Amino acid sequence: MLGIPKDTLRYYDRTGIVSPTRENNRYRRYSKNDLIDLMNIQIMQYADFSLDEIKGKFGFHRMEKVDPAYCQEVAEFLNAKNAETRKKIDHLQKVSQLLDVAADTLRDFNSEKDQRLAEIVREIYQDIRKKEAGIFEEGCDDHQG
Amino acid sequence: MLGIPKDTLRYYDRTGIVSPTRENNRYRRYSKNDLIDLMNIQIMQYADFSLDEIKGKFGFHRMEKVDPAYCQEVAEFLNAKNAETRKKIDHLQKVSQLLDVAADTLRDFNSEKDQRLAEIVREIYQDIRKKEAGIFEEGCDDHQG
DNA sequence: CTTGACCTTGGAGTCTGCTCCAATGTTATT
DNA sequence: AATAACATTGGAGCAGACTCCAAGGTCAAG
Repeated sequence: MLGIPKDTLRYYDRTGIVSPTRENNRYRRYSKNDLIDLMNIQIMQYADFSLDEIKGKFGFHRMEKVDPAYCQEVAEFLNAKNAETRKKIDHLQKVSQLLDVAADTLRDFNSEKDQRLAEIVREIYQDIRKKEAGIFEEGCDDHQG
Repeated sequence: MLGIPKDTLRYYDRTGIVSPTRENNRYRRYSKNDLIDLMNIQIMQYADFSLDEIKGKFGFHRMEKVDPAYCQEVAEFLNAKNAETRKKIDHLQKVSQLLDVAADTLRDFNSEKDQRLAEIVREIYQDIRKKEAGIFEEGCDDHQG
């Protein structure tokens, strides 16, 4: 119904993310609530959540009364993800610009384009170094030619 | 120098992506060209290329004369990647919008927000179905409640 | 009652880009 | 010569989300 492969459903069951009830013969039977969970998984995967992050975060449709504190918590979780998402968008926009300029430079080379490309690359290097800095506290000798 | 861990360099050597020359004692020695290759790898990884895609695509600095046909080919490769990148940006922008509206709806619920959220989710479902359609040519019964 | 099509299970394999390990070799310092 | 601190190798392990397999259970049709 949802286009989710059988093996994936079994995998979700095994890992406890969506565990349908069983019939007498041990066959899995998916309730309407299970389907809603699965649809929520699809949406959250689309939004780049990992299965671990997804686990347990979508039980709203089972509650009679929704706990405001829990709502708040989940809202913050979503906001954190959104900040991450915007960072990714920024990153990809730089990538897109890089690819544009690089392809253009390749198509017909001139020193102006080449310099523009070099500058973008330099900026990106700074980005990369920034990310490494967190992981890798060593000073990096800068022997570039 | 570039902040690349030793084991990663050895891995690149093993997989043939950057194979430095060896000293008499079998120790690896990285030439200036090797360093340029490694920097290009960093840049291309930043641009979401896989190591497989990267392999062999950055030999320009070793050529005396650059083959225009090859340039053309690489430029097209970059353009294809760029199209992909723009699709990812589109995707993430929808995700960001979804997260915004979802968090807002959680923070203080009203039926107007809820409907806006439902509509975004519906759109996203269409996106998901589109992607599946390519892989999964079966008709999907639409038993939604 | 057999055939075929489904379902069940545990467990292994896939992919990517590392990351770590043990056993061993080389080099520099004391 | 001993020791520490590097280097070498093959091979295994990790994360995450599946994906596939074999051996067997269940069920409807003919």
